[in-house]
Amino acid sequence: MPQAITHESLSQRLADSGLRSTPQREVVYSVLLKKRDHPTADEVFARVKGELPTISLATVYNCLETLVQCDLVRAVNFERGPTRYCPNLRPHAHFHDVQTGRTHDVDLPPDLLDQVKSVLPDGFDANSVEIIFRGKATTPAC
Amino acid sequence: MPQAITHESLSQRLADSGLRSTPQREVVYSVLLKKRDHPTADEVFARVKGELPTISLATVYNCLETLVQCDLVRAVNFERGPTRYCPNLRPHAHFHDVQTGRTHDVDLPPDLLDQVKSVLPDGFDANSVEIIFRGKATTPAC
DNA sequence: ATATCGATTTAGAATAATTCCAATTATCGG
DNA sequence: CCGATAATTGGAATTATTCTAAATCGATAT
Repeated sequence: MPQAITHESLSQRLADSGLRSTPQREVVYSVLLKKRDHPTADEVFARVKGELPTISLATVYNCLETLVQCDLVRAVNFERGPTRYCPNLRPHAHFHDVQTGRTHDVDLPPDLLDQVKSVLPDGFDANSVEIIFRGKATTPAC
Repeated sequence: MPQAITHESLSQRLADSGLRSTPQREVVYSVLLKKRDHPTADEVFARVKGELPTISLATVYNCLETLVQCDLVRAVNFERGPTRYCPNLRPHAHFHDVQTGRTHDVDLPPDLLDQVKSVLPDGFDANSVEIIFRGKATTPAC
């Protein structure tokens, strides 16, 4: 089973970046892994409080930012809504369901991002490509 | 010369949506057409003041929103930065230059968006696809 | 022309998400 | 176990945007 980065490796990743492992970081990350519904910082805050009742919202923001820095989590934005957080590390796009407000991951075929990058004219060197779909999901799936 | 929608057609578009043509809407739109550098609402405000010194920021927001509703302008967001406005109606992606903060339009081959849409699993019906590149533009072009 | 009525503009207050700050507390290496 | 440094905390500050209520405008019917 690839792609599942578990707790042991979190402290490793942190150490690699010269950062410390803390309970707050561990729990924030575990909460993201447990329910992958692209929660906002507020939602993460609420969930983490179950385990760490004294954690502050500022810390949740700090931890999320740290996880993003370590490339364990992606920050996702739709319009100017609150930032959402996604621990899916595979290449994927996001589908934003305008009816429900829910966000779904859409895995991408291995070559698609390169294919898309190939439309860039000379002189443009992209180190990331983001693809966002908007519409409605007819299947009430996951 | 296609794609250039001029003032006459603005009042038409507004009328089509049951909206009125006003000096504020005209000038906001003309400012977007004149300098296509993806300005923020504040920047539009500053530019419009040259012609309409008494316009308010709230009105600029209102006008921009109206133009977006009429499909004459696209609102563009990068992370949680201020919304930027783009009067380019051709299918295009955005390249966000992380060095300069500037945004460049990247026109897309006619079939690319459909091709990208084709990766959606059954049950997902997208009515828009947004593609954002991030990186640096080596050419100091436009 | 003029009164009317809804649409539009306006200034300023309010909101929402996030960041900043200064003080306290925790963690890791020696 | 101690000290240096990093992380956490609560609250204030910031930023972009939206809301609100009043004033003004514009098209239409008279």
